[in-house]
Amino acid sequence: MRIDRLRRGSGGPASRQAYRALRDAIVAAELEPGQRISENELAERLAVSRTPIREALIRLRDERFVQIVPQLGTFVTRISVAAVEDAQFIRESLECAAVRLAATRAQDGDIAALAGLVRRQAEVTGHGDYDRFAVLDDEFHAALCEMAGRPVAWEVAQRVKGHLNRVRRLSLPQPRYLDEMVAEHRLVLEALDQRDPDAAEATLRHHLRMVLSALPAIRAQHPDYFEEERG
Amino acid sequence: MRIDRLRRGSGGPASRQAYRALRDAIVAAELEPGQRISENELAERLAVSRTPIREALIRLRDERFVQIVPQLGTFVTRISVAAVEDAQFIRESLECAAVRLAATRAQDGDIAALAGLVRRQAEVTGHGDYDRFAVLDDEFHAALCEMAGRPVAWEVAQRVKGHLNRVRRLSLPQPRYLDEMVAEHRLVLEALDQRDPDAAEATLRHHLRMVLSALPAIRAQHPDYFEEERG
DNA sequence: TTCCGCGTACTTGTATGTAAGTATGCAGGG
DNA sequence: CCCTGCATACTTACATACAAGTACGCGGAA
Repeated sequence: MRIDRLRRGSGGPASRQAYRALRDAIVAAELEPGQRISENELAERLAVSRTPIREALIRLRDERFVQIVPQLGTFVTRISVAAVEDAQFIRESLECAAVRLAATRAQDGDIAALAGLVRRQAEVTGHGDYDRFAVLDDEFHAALCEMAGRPVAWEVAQRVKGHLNRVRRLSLPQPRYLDEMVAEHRLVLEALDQRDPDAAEATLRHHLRMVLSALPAIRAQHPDYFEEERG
Repeated sequence: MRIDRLRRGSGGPASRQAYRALRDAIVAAELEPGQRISENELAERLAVSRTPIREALIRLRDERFVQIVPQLGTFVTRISVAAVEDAQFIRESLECAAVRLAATRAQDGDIAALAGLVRRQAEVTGHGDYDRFAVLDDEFHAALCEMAGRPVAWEVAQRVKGHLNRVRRLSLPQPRYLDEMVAEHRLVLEALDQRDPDAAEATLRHHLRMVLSALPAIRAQHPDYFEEERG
């Protein structure tokens, strides 16, 4: 496990730092699905007491990244196909609603800024820089919600997106993957530029559903990371 | 304040009970917007230690019902028009997306169950039993999401609905209000019965927006409960 | 060999103590 | 009268100690 001691005094309260560290570790699958994690061990590793660890775990439980069983233990939740689809539904509903608004409210400056983002995405694509692309991708979707006047849509989407990222991290990045993403961003941008809500929603919805396409393959590859679904 | 001592051992861990008690008190405006609340005082009142109180306050902070300022105090957030509109946006986006699914997946049994709910709503309307109606109203919306196969939509909607309820509690119930609600539920039901996603979405969206109509009047009536919005 | 029972070592939940920082009120000087 | 500075009482953030309950392994009996 690559959880390391926190550098106190740098990034806010210890509980917040612990939350981020744990969330990142879970999404990156450094803490494996199903693994039992101990408050005491985490406290020791991060060089803080159990209190901020507990506060972090409470938030992670509310987001369904861990499951806390009293007097027994805390576990990293296994990936649930239902939970991933739930996350997808929430993100899709919110972002699609936002992009409709964005299409009606877009200013020319907004469109230009968005176009700039897509250009930079195309650049890093050439270098195969996945991490850098992920940042620009987030900025793109955040900008959409900002244009709609509903930044909260991105806040919520980002929260549930952890469950989608957890899947994406397990899938080996395909060479053409980033190019496809950029191309789809361009389609969304084009629809916005034409102030066409229906087209914007349709293209964005198609774009968002790309992520899920790898789900069955990943489940076949890492069956132990997945919850056994009923039915 | 009507916060009372918890009955331990009945409804799960103390932190959960404290969370519910505080959330209910805030939504019911028994804890007034802007009021400072003390961990020590709450701990004393609920007859538990500060630890479960803190855990409850953390959850409430994540839901924007309280604001915690280190070394200064914890405050009940004032009602923010922006926050209410955000909550409305989230609820509307999720439930409208769900009802579209429900319209395509509805079984005859689902429709019948929903019709039964609306009938019971019409009954309690006659007695002016607002609390009982609220329960049936929640059941109606929960059933919609259940039919859509997306119960998570209702879970999230219910979370943010607290911000809407906080407004609704301040508005004196209009005599005709409940009747209108039932009538709109009937329209949604009718659209579902005809398996018409567009009509279902449109009627539900109109229905959900009813709540917000009272917002300006309430703000004029209780200006001190509201955040001063920029702009 | 197999099964039962108990003790130990762990877990989370809760209580309490310590540290650090902010607002407030009062005293004293201008 | 007004302003400044400090002591005090409060707050949250964090650390630590205690309580209650579960899993598991070991020892003994059938």
